[in-house]
Formats: sequence, structure tokens, C-alpha cells
Amino acid sequence: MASNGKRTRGKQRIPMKMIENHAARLATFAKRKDGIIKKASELGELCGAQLGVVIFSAAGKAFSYGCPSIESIIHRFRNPAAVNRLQPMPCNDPRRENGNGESNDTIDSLLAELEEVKGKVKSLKETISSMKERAPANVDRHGWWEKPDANFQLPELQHKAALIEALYNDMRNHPNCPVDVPPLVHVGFGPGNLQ
Amino acid sequence: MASNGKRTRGKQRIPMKMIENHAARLATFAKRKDGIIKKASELGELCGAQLGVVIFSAAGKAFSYGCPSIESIIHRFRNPAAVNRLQPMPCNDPRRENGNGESNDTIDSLLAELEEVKGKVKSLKETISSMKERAPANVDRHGWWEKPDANFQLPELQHKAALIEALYNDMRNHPNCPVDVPPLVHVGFGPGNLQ
DNA sequence: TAGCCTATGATTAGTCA
DNA sequence: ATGACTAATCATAGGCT
Repeated sequence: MASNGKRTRGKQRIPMKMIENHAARLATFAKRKDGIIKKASELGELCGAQLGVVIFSAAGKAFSYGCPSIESIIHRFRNPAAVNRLQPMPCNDPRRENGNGESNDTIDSLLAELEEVKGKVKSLKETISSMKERAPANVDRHGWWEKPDANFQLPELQHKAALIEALYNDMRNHPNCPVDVPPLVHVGFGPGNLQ
Repeated sequence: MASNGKRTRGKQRIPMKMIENHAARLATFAKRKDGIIKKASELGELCGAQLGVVIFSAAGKAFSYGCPSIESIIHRFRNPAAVNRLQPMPCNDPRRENGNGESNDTIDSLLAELEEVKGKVKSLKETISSMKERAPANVDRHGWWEKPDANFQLPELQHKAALIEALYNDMRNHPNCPVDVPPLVHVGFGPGNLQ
């Protein structure tokens, strides 16, 4: 179609009501669901906000995104007072008061966050491994799990790990470092191993 | 600025990291929060989906949107009743070609990357812990390790973990998922487990 | 602080491979 | 359904008020 020279009609405005066509509705749902989750992740990253999104498709399938986790968001939403004080670093303001003993929370919350991330990654790794073990043919041959951003997110995480390593080394070499800190290289990740 | 005739430079691309300027961060948060909630309402309307969004600003203020209600979404998310079940998926695919095994690389490299990140995080956590044990006073009181970007990098990693979790849940819910995959929430990070 | 404004980056409806 | 693509709508960064 497009009796003019254009190859497609581009994005068209659609009325804000239920999309009648079944296939079009599914396609739109998939696209917009991904779009919302992307926007949510960007809001968390840009503004240091904590947020969660839960989406049920019309067919009843659940999708969710949460930072730091969907469960923590739900919990905080239901227990505002209790969880509010737990937020360790809502913003990157370096001037957080210290000396009153409240700053002791910093390293503890750092440890807590590290533990949390470690747990998530470990869980994901183990689950994928077990899935592969239980259905290796399907998993390996079809790669059904490969979402468009699978190749994006993991290298990103790897990159962040490299940033963490740099931070660690900065800590090691800091003139005020109170203790002799061993190098990080022995932990399955030596120099030159990062590609 | 704008020595040309333009009155503004229009929307500019910004790096996906914490916005340093405080005022700009607040402005962006307000705009994007509204944008996400608008997108959410449109997804519900166009596709008949049920969804909820909960957002905490860095200052701790809560915003939420839910269709039909945020509480119903949370309840449904926590009670995977009828529809939210993974289909058995016999997965008898006629296309049983390809015995070269090179597609094995994809999931193997994914596992390798996850293992690598996990090792790094674990190492960092343990090292910090041991440092604290050996010199608790210095570490806790002075916070010497807090580089300017310490408050930036860890939330970043945490954020990436949230993206990974979303990916994981997408995998779980993928129609072609060959096995019944357990939810991720139980792995060391349930509600109330954050402290 | 909170809205407007405008140019431009980002999202996505429609289509086909 | 999954991915790629185009072109148009939509969202929003930066500036001003």
C-alpha cells in the first residue's frame, strides 16, 4: 500500500480503547510491556528511586520488575515507616552526616546490598543450570530464553562488576586504609580475564 | 546559547547514570514518574492487562498506580491462583536439526558470566567483611573506603541485578519454557529480609 | 517550586521476512 | 510468534518564566 513513495506508514495514532484485533493486541502488549519496564529501570537508575512494576497479561501471565526487588517494594509499600529508614543510599550525595554513629550503617548496608546481589545472581545461575540439566536439548537448541536484551544485560553486569573491582582496588590503595587488604585476583577473576 | 535561530536545543540524550545535579534529578523524576504511570494506564486500557506500579522517590515519598487497584495487583501477584500457571509444554519440535552443538555456547557463556560476577561480588563482600572484623573502629568511624562513587556503583550493580531478575521472570513465563521454573523471590531475599 | 516551551531523542503501529 | 524495519507519534532535557 502506501500509494505515495513511503515504504510504511510509520507509527499511527490509535484510540485509547481496547485493541480489538487479537494479534495486534498481543503485539502491542509485548512491546509496551517491555517499554514500561525499560522506563522503570531508567527511572531507578537516573534518579535513585526504588520502584516496582507488576503486569498481568490478559491471559494471566505475570511479569514484574523491581528495584531493588519487587518483594522489597511491596513490603515497603505496605510498611512505610519500618522500611523507610533502611534506605542506605537514596542519592549520591557525598555529604552524609557522620560522627553521630549513624554512619555505621553505611558499611552494613553495603554488605547487605552485596549479599542481595550475590544471592540473586547465584539463584539465577543455579536455576538456569538446573533447567539446562532437566531439558538440555530444548534449552540449548532453541535458545528460547534469549530475550532481546539477554546479550545486553549480562555484559552490562559484567561491566559493573569491573567497576566494583576498580572500587575495591581504590579501597586497597587508599592511603588511609587501616588494614592490609589482599588483592582480588585470586577469586576466579584475574587480570586479563575480563576480555 | 543557541547562536542559531532555535529557541531551545530540544531533548538531549543523557547518560544512563545517576543524574548529578540535584534540581535536574528532581525535575526528571517528576516527569518520568508521570510518564511511566501514563504508560501503565495506557497498557491497561489498550490490552486489557491488569498492572500496578509503585514508585518511591529518593526522598522516600510513595506514588502508585494500579488497575483495577494496586492492592488487587499485589494480592494477585502473591497468590498465583488459577491462570498464572506454567503450561507443561511437551515441546516436540519438528525442527530437530543441527547437531554441531555450537549453540551450546550461548547458555554456557551466560552461565560463565554469571559465575564470574557472582565470584566478584562474593569476594568483595567477604573482603570488606574481614576488613571490618580486623579494624572495625577505623572502618566504621571514618568510612575511609567511601570513594566519591561508592554510593553510585553499588546501587548500579543492584540495579543491574533487578534487570537480571526481570529477565529471569521473562524466561519463566516464556511460552516455550520447557520446564517448570520456580520463582526467584525465595532466594535469600524475601519480604522483611532486607535488613 | 512548579509550569510552559520547543527541538529532538525515544517509542512504537503497521508491515513484511 | 519473533525480528527487522520505517515513519510517525510521543516523551522529555534544557531553558525560561
